[in-house]
Amino acid sequence: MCGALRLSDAGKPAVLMGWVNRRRDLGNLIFVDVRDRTGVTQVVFNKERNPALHAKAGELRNEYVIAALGKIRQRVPDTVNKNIPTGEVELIAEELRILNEAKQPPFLPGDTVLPNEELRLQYRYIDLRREAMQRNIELRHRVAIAIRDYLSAQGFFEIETPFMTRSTPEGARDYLVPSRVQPGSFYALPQSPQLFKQILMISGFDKYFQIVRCFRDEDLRADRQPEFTQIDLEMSYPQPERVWEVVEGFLTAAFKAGGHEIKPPFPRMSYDDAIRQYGSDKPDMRLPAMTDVREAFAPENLQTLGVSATLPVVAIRIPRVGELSRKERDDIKPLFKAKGGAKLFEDFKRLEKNFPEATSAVRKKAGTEADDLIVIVAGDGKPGGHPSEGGVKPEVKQHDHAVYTSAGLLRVALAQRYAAKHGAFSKTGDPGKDYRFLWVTDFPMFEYDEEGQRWAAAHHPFTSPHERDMDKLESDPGAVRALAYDVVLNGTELGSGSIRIHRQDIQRKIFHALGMTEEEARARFGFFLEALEYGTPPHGGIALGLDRIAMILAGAESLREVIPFPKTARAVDLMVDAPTPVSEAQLRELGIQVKKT
RNA sequence: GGGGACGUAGUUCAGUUGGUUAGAACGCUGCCCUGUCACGGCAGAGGCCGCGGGUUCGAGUCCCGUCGUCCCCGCCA
Repeated sequence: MCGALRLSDAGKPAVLMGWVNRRRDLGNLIFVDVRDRTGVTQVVFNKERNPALHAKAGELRNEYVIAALGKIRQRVPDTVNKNIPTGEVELIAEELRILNEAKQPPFLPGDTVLPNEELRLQYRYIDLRREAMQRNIELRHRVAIAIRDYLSAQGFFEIETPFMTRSTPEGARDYLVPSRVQPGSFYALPQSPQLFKQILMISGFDKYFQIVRCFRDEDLRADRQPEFTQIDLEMSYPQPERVWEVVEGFLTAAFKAGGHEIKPPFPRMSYDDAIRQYGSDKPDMRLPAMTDVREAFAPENLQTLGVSATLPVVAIRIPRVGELSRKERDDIKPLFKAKGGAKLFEDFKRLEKNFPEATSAVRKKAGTEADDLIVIVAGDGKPGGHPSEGGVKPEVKQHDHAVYTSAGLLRVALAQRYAAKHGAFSKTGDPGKDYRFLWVTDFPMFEYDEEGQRWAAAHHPFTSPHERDMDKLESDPGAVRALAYDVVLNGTELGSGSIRIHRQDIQRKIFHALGMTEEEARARFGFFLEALEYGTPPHGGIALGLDRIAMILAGAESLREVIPFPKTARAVDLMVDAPTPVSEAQLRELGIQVKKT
């Protein structure tokens, strides 16, 4: 292989097959770098040695596929290339075969500047030849293998589940597949193998996993593709801690495959604490937590500032930002997206001038350093700014929640803006600092859907509530906590799971709390409710995004860098040009008519 | 569905207040060159300025629309 040759190979005959990466024609001497998956090696053609061969080498162009036969030779000392691993040797060509010519490609794998992404996606086969992409795809392979090996060694079976399955209109939109045999009926591509893996528990396969494609017809983001790969697993009779242990195990193996030694167990934090301290259910632990500093202010202070005396007053601290100009402070304002009645105070200096005692108490409480950026987010104190909470008393109340999450979003936005100053996002080489994992636990069971005026499942409707909250299912759904957990890395949700409901009567209650009638539940999940009645063991599991793990390990900003054939923001594959209209005949066969607009 | 950025040579980009023949670098083609490695030198080819309309004596530049790519909000149990 092109990248494998070393000094110890000197004197050996060799055949190099690969692409012409670069050609340097010095006249009577031609150098050709031959590239394959493993790297590049220089091949030398000398007119003096072999005029016919040298002439043939003159015909070579970029991206021709060739076989070069010859002998490996140690380079003389002052011609060694220290920049590449094979730089101490070269192949002295004795024979050259042009296996295939190449049109001039729109860009070259060896180019130093990348073309725009549209072109990269259209000519993905050329883009994938680039060393960085080869490395990312290899990394992804190694990570997947490490996870398979680990789970298999732990007694998990990898079991396939159908891609053509039943549409369940909870959650994301389904991709539909029309049935030819039953016109007017559709399969759905799975958003996840959720029900199948629970059925597998009912079937006695007490440890299941699958590295499996999932499909969701929702709008895309840099970290969201319509088809993506999950590491899906489920086990019978687990405590949440047992699931976490398994995940920590395979993530350790995966990160080792990516060259990083991480150390489980990961810290754990309840959802409520995450909201209070970070204003997010996926806290980035690389930066300091927020602090509620309401107590630092006297009630009169709060009133003067027009701030609610009952809602939290949150201090956000970003280290090492230093002094900000008036303009820089103004630039902060648009980063703040107020939810509910949240208010921003971005000029801490002014607060210090007007409220010296309160602000010094804030500094003390938040543990600030001199060059920290401090901003305050508080609840609007206008009368009627926030209606009463009524009888509903979740642990973090709705309007508190709005202040915390507004602050949390600002914290992340500020951290991104001043990343160069605080340096918390730059890699140190210490996996304990670079990769801050976290378990977020005890999620709320339900979220109130303002639009639909009803309670909706926060995770999914098969999640088990906490035993202690069972009696609140009807009376106070907002206060019910679920046995649901997320694994979070550096502010990114890597995976989400739960202990499931294994009793049909409780499952029924949940559907009821979600406002689903008995008939609706039967119509949608009848097969599953029935299965629950035939001796279902307690079970639980989790699913993690393989693409996101690969992305983080590759240090990439987009999933597209670790997916060989990704789709654009409009869910289009630019290489194959999909989706496309289909013929009338195909539609007719499926009993489908397309409405012209 | 909404907001923002971008679209000029094969590629990456520049293009002033609207004004003569739209430039650079890399790549490409030809010639020269025996130790280069992002080789070097000389010469050359290459443009529907995304597309459509408008304003103007005159549009790459201004206006409207449209298409495409990217980022964000909504959405993603």
